[in-house]
Amino acid sequence: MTGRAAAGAGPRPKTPLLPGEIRRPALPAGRDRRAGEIIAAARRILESEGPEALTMRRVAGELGIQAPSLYKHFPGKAAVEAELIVSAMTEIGEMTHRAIHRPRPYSRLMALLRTYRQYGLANAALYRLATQGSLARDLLPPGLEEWAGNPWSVVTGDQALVQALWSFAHGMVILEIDGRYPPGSDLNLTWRAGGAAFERHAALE
Amino acid sequence: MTGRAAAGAGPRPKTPLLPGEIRRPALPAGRDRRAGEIIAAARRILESEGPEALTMRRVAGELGIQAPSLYKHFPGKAAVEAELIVSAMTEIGEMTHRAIHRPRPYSRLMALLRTYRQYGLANAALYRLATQGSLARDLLPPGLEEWAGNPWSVVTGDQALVQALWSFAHGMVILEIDGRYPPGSDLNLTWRAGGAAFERHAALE
DNA sequence: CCTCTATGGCTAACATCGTTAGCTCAAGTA
DNA sequence: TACTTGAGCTAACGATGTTAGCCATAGAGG
Repeated sequence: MTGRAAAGAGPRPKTPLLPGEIRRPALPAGRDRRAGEIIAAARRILESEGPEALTMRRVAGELGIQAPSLYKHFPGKAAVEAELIVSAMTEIGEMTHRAIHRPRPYSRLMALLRTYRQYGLANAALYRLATQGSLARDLLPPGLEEWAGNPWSVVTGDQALVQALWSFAHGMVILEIDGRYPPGSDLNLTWRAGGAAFERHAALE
Repeated sequence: MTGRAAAGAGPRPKTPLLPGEIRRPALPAGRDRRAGEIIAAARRILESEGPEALTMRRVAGELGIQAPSLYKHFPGKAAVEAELIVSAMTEIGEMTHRAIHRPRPYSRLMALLRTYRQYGLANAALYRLATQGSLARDLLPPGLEEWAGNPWSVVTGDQALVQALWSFAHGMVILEIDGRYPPGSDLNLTWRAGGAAFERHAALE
C-alpha cells in the first residue's frame, strides 16, 4: 500500500549522481492494461491476506473472471510473482537511492538502513516474496537487481562490508517480519547498535 | 546429513558453564519408534530433494506405507515439520555451545559465526525450514529456543548487539543458501568483515 | 457490407496436495 | 474367549496450478 512510487509523472530533472552511484536501467515497457490489473490485484491480496491467499483463482475472482483466463496474460503463477518482485525491487531501489541523497538528520548509512527497514515492514508480505527462496533472475529486467543494491555500495566503500551490511539489514527485516525476536525487544536499539558497528568499522576502512 | 549430533550416548561429564551460559532444557521423551523413522525419512527427503519434495505421500512411500497412515503418528504435516525444526534447533544449539567452549584458533565470536555458517550450509534445506516464516512456538519444547540462542548472548554482552550479530549471521547464511550474492563473491571475506565490525564494536562496549 | 482473425473470456478436466472417514487385522489383555 | 487398541489400508473430498478446447466479440481487409 505504500508502493505506487514507480508511476513517475514525466521525466523528472536528473539529480546528479553520488560517487559510485549508478542510474536506473530502462525498464521494459509495461504489459497490456489487463496484465497490470492482474498484478495490482495480486499485490492487494498478498498484502492484505497473506501469501497463502495468493492463488490464481483468488486473483481471478478479484477481477471477476475465471482462473484459466489469467493464462492469457501470464504463462503461470511464477510469472505473476516475478512481476511482483520487480515492483518490490524497483520501489526499494527508488526509496533507498532517494534516502542516500537526502539522509537529513542521519548519516547516509543510517538513513539507508531506516528506509530499508521501513519499506520492508510496510510491505511485509511483498518483501518476503521478493526476498526468500532462490531468485529467478532470468525473469528480471537486466540491471535492476544491481541498481537496487547499488546504494549499499555507495554508502560503504569495501565490497565485503557492503555485503555484510546488507546481510545485517536483511536479517533484521526478515526476522522482525517473522516475529523471531523475543517479545518486547527494542529493535530500534538493535538497528542502532548494528548500524553503529558498521559505521565505525567503515570509518576505519 | 551432517546432523545426528543429538543422539548422545549416556550423560557426558558436565563441562562448567561460561559466564552467562545456560544449560540445555530437558527435552521431552522421544515419541514411539515409528514416529522417529518418519521424521528421519522426512529429513532425508528434505535434504536430498528439497522442500517441494517433502510431501506426506513421499514420506510415507519412503517407509513403504500409505500417506494416511502417517496421521496415526502425527496430527498433520505441520507437526512433522515442527519435529524437524526441533532437531535443527537442538543441533545448532549443541554445535554453537561447543564452539564457544573450544574456539581454538579463533575468538569466541568468530568461532560462533563459523560454526553457525557451517551448520546452515551443511543442512541448507533444514535450516531454511527452521528459520523462515513465523515460528509455531507452541510446538517447541519450552526453553529450547532460548537455549539455542544463548551462545550469542555469551559472546556479546549487550542485548541489542546480540540481536544485531545474530541478524547478520542469519542474513549471511540464508542469502548464501539462496544464492543471492553476486556470483564470484568471496563470502569468507564478508564474514570476516562483518565479524570484525561487531567484534570491534563489542570491545568498545 | 461481409468475412477472417486475434483477443480474451468461458467450462471441463487432470494431477497433486493435505486431510478425513471408515474399514480391517493382528496383538495384547481382562 | 471376548474386547480393546495400534497401525495399517482404501476411498474420497476439497483446494491448488494448469491444460485443452470452445465461443463471442471487435477490428481489419477485401
